[in-house]
Amino acid sequence: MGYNRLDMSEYRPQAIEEKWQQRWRDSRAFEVTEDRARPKFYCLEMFAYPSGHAHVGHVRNYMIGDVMARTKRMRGFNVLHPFGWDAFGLPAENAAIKNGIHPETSTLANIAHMKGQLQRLGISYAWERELATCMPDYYRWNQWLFLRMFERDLAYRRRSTVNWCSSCQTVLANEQVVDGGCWRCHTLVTNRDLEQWFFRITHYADELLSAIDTLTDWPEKVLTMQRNWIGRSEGARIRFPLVDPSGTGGSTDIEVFTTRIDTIYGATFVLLAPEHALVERLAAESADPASLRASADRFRRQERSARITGDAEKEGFSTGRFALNPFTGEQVPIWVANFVLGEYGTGAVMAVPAHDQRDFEFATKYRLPIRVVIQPEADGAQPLDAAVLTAAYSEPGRVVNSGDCSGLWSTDALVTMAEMAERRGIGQRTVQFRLKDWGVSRQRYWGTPIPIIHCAACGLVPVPDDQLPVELPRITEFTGRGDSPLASVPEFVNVPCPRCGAPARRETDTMDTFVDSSWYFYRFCDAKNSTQAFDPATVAYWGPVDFYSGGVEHAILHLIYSRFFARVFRDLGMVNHGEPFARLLTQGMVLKDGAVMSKSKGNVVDPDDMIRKYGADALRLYVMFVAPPEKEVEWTDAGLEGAFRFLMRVWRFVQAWREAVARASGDAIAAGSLSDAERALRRKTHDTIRRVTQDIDPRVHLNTAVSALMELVNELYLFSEQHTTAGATTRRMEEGLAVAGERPETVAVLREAIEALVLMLSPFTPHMAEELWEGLGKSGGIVVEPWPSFDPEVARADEVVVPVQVNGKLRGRITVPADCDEDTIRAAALADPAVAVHTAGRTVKKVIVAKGKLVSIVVQ
RNA sequence: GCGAAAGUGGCGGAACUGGCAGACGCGCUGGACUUAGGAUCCAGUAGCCGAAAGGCUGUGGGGGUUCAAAUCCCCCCUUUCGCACCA
Repeated sequence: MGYNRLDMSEYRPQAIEEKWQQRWRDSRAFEVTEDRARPKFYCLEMFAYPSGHAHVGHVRNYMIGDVMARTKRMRGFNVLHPFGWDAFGLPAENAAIKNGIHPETSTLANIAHMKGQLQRLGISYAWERELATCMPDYYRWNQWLFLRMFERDLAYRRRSTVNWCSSCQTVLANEQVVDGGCWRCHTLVTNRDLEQWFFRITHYADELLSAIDTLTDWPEKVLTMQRNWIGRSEGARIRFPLVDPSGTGGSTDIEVFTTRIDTIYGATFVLLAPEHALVERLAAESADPASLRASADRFRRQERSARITGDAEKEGFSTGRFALNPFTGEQVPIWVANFVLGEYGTGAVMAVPAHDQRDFEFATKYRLPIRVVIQPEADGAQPLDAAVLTAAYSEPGRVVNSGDCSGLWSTDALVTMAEMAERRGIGQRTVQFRLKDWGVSRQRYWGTPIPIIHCAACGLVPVPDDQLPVELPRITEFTGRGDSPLASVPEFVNVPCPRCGAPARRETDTMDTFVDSSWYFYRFCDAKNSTQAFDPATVAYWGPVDFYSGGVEHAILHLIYSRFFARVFRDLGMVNHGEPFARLLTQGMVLKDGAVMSKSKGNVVDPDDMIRKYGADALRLYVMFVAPPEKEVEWTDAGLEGAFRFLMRVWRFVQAWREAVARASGDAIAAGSLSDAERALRRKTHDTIRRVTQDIDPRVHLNTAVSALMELVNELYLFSEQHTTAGATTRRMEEGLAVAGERPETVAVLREAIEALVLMLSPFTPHMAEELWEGLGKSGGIVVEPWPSFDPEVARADEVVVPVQVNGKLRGRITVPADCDEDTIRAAALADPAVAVHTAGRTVKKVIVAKGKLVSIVVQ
């Protein structure tokens, strides 16, 4: 066959990919140890929930990290790039309830499958450090940390109203309630009173907020979301004494939280949340307890569902009782209102209808008094009149009708009146956070057992460290009932109290899986440690994570919890930094038919299908090229074909020149005198090195890095066609043309270009790059090869083309020496015939020379 | 409602500090090579006028700053995302 030679050199990705993956595995190419002589780079992608199958959205995230890791490695960094599994969680348990397969069985099977998928992509993971959070050698450290937090009062137990998902039959953290529904199944969330374990994240609320300013390499969007979530507001707590109906002085106060104490003279009633503790007492003391209780009950139930429909009508009822406004000394009515939140502030507010829109609506509806205490002073502002007010005025202004404070500017009154309250002992300034303590109890099986024993005599007794881990018992039946499944395992529950030896009961709740994911990045540094969670010295070397990428859906949950845990570990003396992730990249999702890929929608693109068709390298290249990493993209098969075509183009070109280039001497460039075309090709090569290097790091514009490589390949084809004796690449291959006739200089510049191309391609398409590199006669593999270096001398053009504008319009282009001075450029621009046409007969008023960029001529 | 980000060819996108708008790719059109081409190579591809040279218009809309604006400022429109009675 005449086409034998072409067949021999055809690009067959599958065989190549298997070969190199095997070599990397055999040589443990991506395992690392601490090496203080080299700068470290900790590159991490958010570990995976083993749902069963990876889709191309996963692929995109892992590729971003792999390009960074591989590039950094070539640039001399000691790169830690690990991977693992967020293996506990509800779906596995739900599946068990449905089909009877034990969560451990399905989880391990899913991990095995997904691991295979990822390995077929050739990601440069240090697989030796792989971890799965469902393994006792991982979760025992969750338990260890829980106990340290318990000792420090950072983990505590209290009865509380919790978010309850009736479908998942479990408690949800506030962060897991989305639009009033369960974040996972969207079922309407209801309330339930349970004894729950909490982590005191609010202890770090101020620091978690203020340190956001130090996260300069995080997306602004994520920082804003975290700021809002923590929600700090400065204000005051003020006590309104409850007026006893019998007239005798009661000792009860209603404490309200306000950020607008400057309006307190306008507080004409007090509002309680339906959940407020006083509501039950006032009901009991009222004439008709049953009716008040029923109304409060109705509000409590309404609360959650109202959020979904958006704005529930503001409703309330009077308790028939009064409180004393401590500033005015007036008796003000106490109402219960559905829009007052029990869990924020004190669960009670002073209502100032003239200056708060919600209070205004409420007062209008129920004909409660409205009193203006702030007057606007803007130009042309009409004085407010309570009788004709149509909306609350909530801007700053002049304080009026407010005793000694009248006449103050409202923002000053904020301070003055708070001080007055403190002096009089009726309140104090406080900072209130929206962030609440993290409820970590889950009444589920597939999670970390909480290492606490309940003893009738001793109370809450921690499991001694030397008895960790408390292993999950193997249970065989999954019913999905509301109680913790662990409660049905007597040999697990019934234990002697570690302190007094009396019969006691184990805690049967398990931990929220977000506990697992809040510190796994430390475990990766020292994944096999069997005596501690990690060696602090090792984490001191690797930490913090330098580059972290994952979905924006973790902007608050995982990323706040991890920042919290970093501080807990810091205060335990185990890490020396506060922020665990120096740089964060939130990658955009990959959509198919405009929707997120999911099994139920049937629009999942399986990477294995793509690998079978085009190879892993084409898939990798495509997902990097299609758009900037942060952007959402729509999957198209045509785009993947384009990436594959490009790789074939590279492959053919390198094959065509392989032998000639492998034999070439590197001296030819230095010794010989280059033709213009050869110099231009060198320039393109070095300019491409510069662009690709910067595009990858620090810019992480991986799509433009790829396009720069495509440009270089286009240039190489043109050069081969026009400036070599062999001519067109295809013919050269088909006819098996000899290479002997080529100028040594030509081969030398081609060699430089091809080598740089293959090296720079290697983070994107590592298998093909390795294969080509080997074909070029190189040994040792690209993974140990240094990144090509850019020579600004070579990249600099001798001549540059400078566009010339006349009155802002492009009129000509001049070619001048690159080191030309301004006067010469100006003269050349004015002399250019195309420019002269537009300046003829006019006065040149101004000539601006933007060095190396453009000449701008202003004429009149 | 509040907050954030973004609007560029038929499509994905590029344009780094204000300096040639549309790189690179997809798609489309034409040509070469071919028994054939859905392979490959070459060329063209924002709109309008023009045979061409060239000219005019153009980065959601309107205004402004500047020699020069996709980029900076003001107003408006649209989309996406986040928060959503937080007192």
